[in-house]
Amino acid sequence: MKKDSSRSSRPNMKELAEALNLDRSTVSRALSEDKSHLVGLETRLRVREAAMKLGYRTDLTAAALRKGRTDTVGIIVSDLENEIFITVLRQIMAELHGTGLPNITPLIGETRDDLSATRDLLHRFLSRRVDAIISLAASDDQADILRSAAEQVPIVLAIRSIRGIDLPSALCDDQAGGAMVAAHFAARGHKYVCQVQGPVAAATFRNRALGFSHVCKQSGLVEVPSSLIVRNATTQEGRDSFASILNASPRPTAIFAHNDSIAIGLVEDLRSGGFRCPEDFAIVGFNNTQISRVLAIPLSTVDYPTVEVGRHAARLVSNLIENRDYAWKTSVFSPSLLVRASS
Amino acid sequence: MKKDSSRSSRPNMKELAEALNLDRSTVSRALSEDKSHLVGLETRLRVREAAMKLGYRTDLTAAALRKGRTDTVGIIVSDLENEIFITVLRQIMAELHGTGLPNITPLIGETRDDLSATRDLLHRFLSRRVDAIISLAASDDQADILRSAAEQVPIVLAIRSIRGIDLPSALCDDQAGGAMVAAHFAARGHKYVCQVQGPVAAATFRNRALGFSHVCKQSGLVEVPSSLIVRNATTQEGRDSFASILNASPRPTAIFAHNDSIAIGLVEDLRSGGFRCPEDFAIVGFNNTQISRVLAIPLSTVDYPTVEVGRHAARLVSNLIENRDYAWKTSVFSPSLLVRASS
DNA sequence: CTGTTAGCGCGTTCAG
DNA sequence: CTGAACGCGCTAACAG
Repeated sequence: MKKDSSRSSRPNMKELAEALNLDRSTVSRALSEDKSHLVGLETRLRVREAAMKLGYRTDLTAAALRKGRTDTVGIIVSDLENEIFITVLRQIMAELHGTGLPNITPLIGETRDDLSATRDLLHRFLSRRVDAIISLAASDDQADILRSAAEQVPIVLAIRSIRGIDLPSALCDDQAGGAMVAAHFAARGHKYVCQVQGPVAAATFRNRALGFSHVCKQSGLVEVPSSLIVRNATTQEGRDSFASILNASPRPTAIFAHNDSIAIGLVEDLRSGGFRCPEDFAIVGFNNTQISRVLAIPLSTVDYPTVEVGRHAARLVSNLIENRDYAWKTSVFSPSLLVRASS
Repeated sequence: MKKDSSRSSRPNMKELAEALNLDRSTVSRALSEDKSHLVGLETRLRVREAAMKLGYRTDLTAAALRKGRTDTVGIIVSDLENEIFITVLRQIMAELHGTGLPNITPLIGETRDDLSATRDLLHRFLSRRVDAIISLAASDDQADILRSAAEQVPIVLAIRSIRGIDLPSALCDDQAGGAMVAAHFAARGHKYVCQVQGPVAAATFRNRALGFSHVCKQSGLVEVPSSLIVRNATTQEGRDSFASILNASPRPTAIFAHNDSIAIGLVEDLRSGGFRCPEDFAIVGFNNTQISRVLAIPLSTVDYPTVEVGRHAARLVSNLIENRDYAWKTSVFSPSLLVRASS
């Protein structure tokens, strides 16, 4: 229809070529990164200058169709409000842009740990022909759909691993993290401790619990109540869970919260109850979120290796996109304990 | 090359058509949403069943090239860690999927309020031929690049407006929000008050300051210190700014923080200094973030109309994509004051 | 209701 | 070093 107006403002490659009295192929080569050496220096400069002046922008959808490569990567997160996902996400993007794939575009989707949302997202990504997928939201129930998707496109896991399928992954040693906290409690002379666990569907929390409990047994610490699991790892549920801890007998003196949100809820609730932290209850969180650093009582926490995890995930993807082999595999990075005022 | 393996697992439309002894066009129509009525019921079902069975997924990059429509929308946010952006973002996506554009895919980019990052992002979006762009990160210095981008693709603004260019927008009445807080302080009998302002580059904060100051003058409230502006609207800077308030003379008894992060920093710092909230200092934030609700001293705050803003932005975009007219224009939605324990 | 034909805008052969 | 020709996978226009 009246496409003329937009056409005049932004030419396509054909029009650019005509304006220069050159063939489209020459223009294409002159503009490309890796094949511009096949074109005369003079014409190359002439083409690039004209492209600049006329505001030419290559149509990446057309280029993708031709190349069989979209220069997009699908990224699946479970919760966009979770700082740890965002931090890793940023690291991934920074690394992708820095290394190898400068103009790759991420397609970001949120699942909220809903299986059918995950399925839809995978379908959308496949239809959009993403070059690879990174999931920061894997859980065991997704094994089937991930397996079938992995037949069509490289898939990399980050943060959360998954049982029943072996995909290249970038992980944190959550078990070691939990262990550090228990060892810290033991060293401080605590006898009765407890942990407020996140949902077990995510491997993350299962492993933190495992590592913590293991060292407790080794060191003679007793967990009371023995099992306290919240449905969502939020501040609200952290607050709510404090009551059960108060009622436990014997009452624990140190609490390992599976993430900082839960820990903050605990601290808030115990303070409103007139208890002191760390005198009455020592508390340690997980993730080293921004807020944990600026609280009135700075929170002891386990520092998550976000940089390493993000970087490795990005490198795995870039390697898979370039070579389609699995030379690089899963890596597990160590967290570290940050002891602050709350423990 | 050895594309056979993947080809056998996922057919393209041509192969699907051959398997059915039909023409590609018929298959295309049968699979489409709006043109399947042009095809016989029997064949339509036959096609859909076969597509399902063979795992056919339409190649949206090819479809986009042909249709001149990518079914993607670029979304620009300044900071992925800011809950308000995420909340509005979710609302936008929910609304887009709910109404009209069911399988649209968002391309999300973060600028961190950096101009050249914004420019790059716009370029990438234009090259990807997004059908529209929504910016939640507009600021005055972007007027030029936004104007020129707006010539190529519909652009909608949300949360932040901008001087020097009139684009359809979905906004919050920040000025009214600031005014409510001042009125609240006046009603509570405060005499000396102050506000901790966010960066002025964003219209958001400018308007909050304006509304607050205006009502202060009307009601005889005195602002001391008269101007206190943080560089980043974070908890850390909220903490840091408390010292200047303490040193002010006369010392204010009520503080309006331009967002909840700043407010939380203030509360934390005054508590560690042995002051009480609200007895010594009343504090009101802005945004009604999750954390504001679960603090030991629940924070008074201004509730942001995220649902309305997100919904309107989505509807503007959908309308612009479908019709390319500007029948719907800017709307400004009212926030509301939530008085909790901190004031 | 279905088939035929013709591109969308690029990148990559293969010649010259 | 450059031009000519082809096709990526799909949908729209036009016939029948």
